[in-house]
Parts: sequence; C-alpha cells; structure tokens
Amino acid sequence: MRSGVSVLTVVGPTTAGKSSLAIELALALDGEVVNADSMQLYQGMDIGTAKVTAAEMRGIPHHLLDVWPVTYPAAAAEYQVMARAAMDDIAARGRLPILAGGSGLYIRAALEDLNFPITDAGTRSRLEASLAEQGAASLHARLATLDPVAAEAILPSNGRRIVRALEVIELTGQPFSATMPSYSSAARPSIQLGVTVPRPVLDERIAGRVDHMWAIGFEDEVRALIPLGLRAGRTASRALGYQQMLRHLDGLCTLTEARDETVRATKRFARRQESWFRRDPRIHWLDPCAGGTFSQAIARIRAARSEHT
RNA sequence: GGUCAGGUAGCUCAGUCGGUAUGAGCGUCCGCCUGAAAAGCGGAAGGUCGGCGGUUCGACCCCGCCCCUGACCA
Repeated sequence: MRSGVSVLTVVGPTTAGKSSLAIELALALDGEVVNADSMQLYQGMDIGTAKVTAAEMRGIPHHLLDVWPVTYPAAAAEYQVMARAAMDDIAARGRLPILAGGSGLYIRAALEDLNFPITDAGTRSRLEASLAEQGAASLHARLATLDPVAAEAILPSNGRRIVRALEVIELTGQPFSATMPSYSSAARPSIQLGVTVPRPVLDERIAGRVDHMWAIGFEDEVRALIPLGLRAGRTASRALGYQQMLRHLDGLCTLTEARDETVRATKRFARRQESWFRRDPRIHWLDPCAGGTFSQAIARIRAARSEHT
C-alpha cells in the first residue's frame, strides 16, 4: 500500500460486524485477513467463537485461525510474532494485511513497539503458589520493595499482574514498569477502523448470537473438544460459552443457566472491549446508524491515506 | 370467603430484639490492563424499607385498616 500505511485494522466489540467488514474490505482492496481474536486461534472452537466459515470468507485468505490445539496456553507475545510474520508475508506478495479481531492487546502487540519480557513456567508456578498461600496484598508488599514504580501502577488486589511483575523482575533483574506505551509508538503504520453499535442493539445481538450458537450445535462442539483436552487448556477452557457449557456438563448448572450466564458474560466482555478501544485516539469509528459501514470505511481510508502523503 | 407466609436498591434476597440502611450478589455506568487478555482487577451511581393512619421523644422494625404476591383451607 502506498503512502506508508502498511496495515488496516478492524476492531470493536464482539458482534459489531468486524469479520464481514474485513472481508468486504479485503475484496475491495486486494487484502487478506489476519485474525486478531485470541480464541479463534484455537482449533475446533468454531461455533462458540463465531469463526467465519469458508463460505463466508468468499475466497479471501484468512490467517491465524486454528493454529493452536485447545490445550495450548495462549500468549500475546507469541501472537505478536505470528501476526507480524503473517502481515509480512501478505505484504511481500503485494497484498494488504487486514488485522481484524476484538483482542485489544493482541492488536497492539502486533502493531506497536511492545516488548514482552521472558517468562518461565517454573518461576511462574512458584509465584502463583505463594499467591494462593499468602494472598495478593502480601505479594504486592514484596513488589513495592523491589519495584516501587510497578507497585504503584498495579493494584494490591490484582494477583495476576503482581505475579507477572515479580516474575519479570526475578528473571531479568530489571524493574517491570508494566505500563502500556503511548498511542503514538506504532511500529507499523496502520489505519484503524472501529465498528460498534449502540448498547441496546449490541445486547440484542449478543443474546441472539448465543441462542444461535446453542441452536446450531454448540453443546456438541464442546463435548467433542473435551477428549482433546479442553478442560486442561488454561486459556481455551475459559473462553466465553465454553466455560459455562463445561460447568453445565459437569452438572453444576442447567443448560438455561449456562446460556444466560454466557449472555451476561459476553455483554460484560463487550463493554471491556469498548472501553479498551474507546481510549485509542487513532481509531476511526464507523457509525452503522449513518449508513453502510463499508462505504464509510472506504471514505475514512481515503482520507487517512491522503493525510499520510 | 378464611388461614399462613411475604411485600427492603433494576432483579434475587439479607438486616434492624424501635434510635439517621457500613447491606450482599447480580445488573447498570465508568476506569485500569505488556507472556491466561473471551482472562484479571478497581471505582461509582441506584432503596427512605407496599399504601394510609396510629402508638412513641423517635418506626423500615410495634398496632389497625387497605392493596399486592404466593401457598394452603374452604
């Protein structure tokens, strides 16, 4: 692509219509889609993640779908490497990479100058053990002596982040500021498009989508993934819908309760996605109430391209 | 028609042996977020306690009547 812009992104909350817009844009702009949805990286998790079907792709190549078995623990750092390789590959063939998905951290990892410090399973599990034993507050106190800046940035109740900070400090000997870079640190110039719809519409769509999933065999999909190790998958077993369906299959709740809880949790998730993307000033938001998102997108891209030249 | 139970935040419910509801969970809104990110975490706004009277210095809590809900008896 000319004028220094090498990537297009389509972001937004679940259900807003990212996938189909990405495909339309790919058809129009000679692009290929790179998945930026953490759970769609998993093999066999199709219905529950609303993965696009081969027919819906309309011939557009999609990258980074089905790359991990459900037992594999996801990691943004690994996604970063894979996404960049995919984008490079597409660009090398003279086509436009279109990064589409709702995992905000993954998008930033792919596009920006984010460096993930190393990790170590042993160190991690040892710290997690002491978290379980001593509680987050106690670990936070320890962090405060080792890295006051990180302790300041991380709430004393957030065990997860405290453990990671302690891990990094232990492994690298360096403080771990754990602060996201400013929104201007793009490693790869991109035009970012945001799609969303008003809350009431979003909520309706979410409920509709969950019901649809239930109707087209989601329960069977989950059952089939269990022998493949879904329960053992640190990340996959926590996916929306899967988590709730597993509880139901364990006899911990009724099917209806699992459905209702999935809807609730998905709405909660959509709000988190919105608040993540909302604060990124680079995103060009498309308003579906103002007409076709596709034509709006094309207009925004044209305008952004001319700014870059 | 009668008896019993119950009517407290948007929802489901705690609670007050009479002294301004530290209410809880869920929902809602907002924010944070670097190797689990569909995960993890934080904050806020919402009730004057079904209605009307009475007793009392003071009632959501006691008394009376009324309305509503549920169960049971007829």
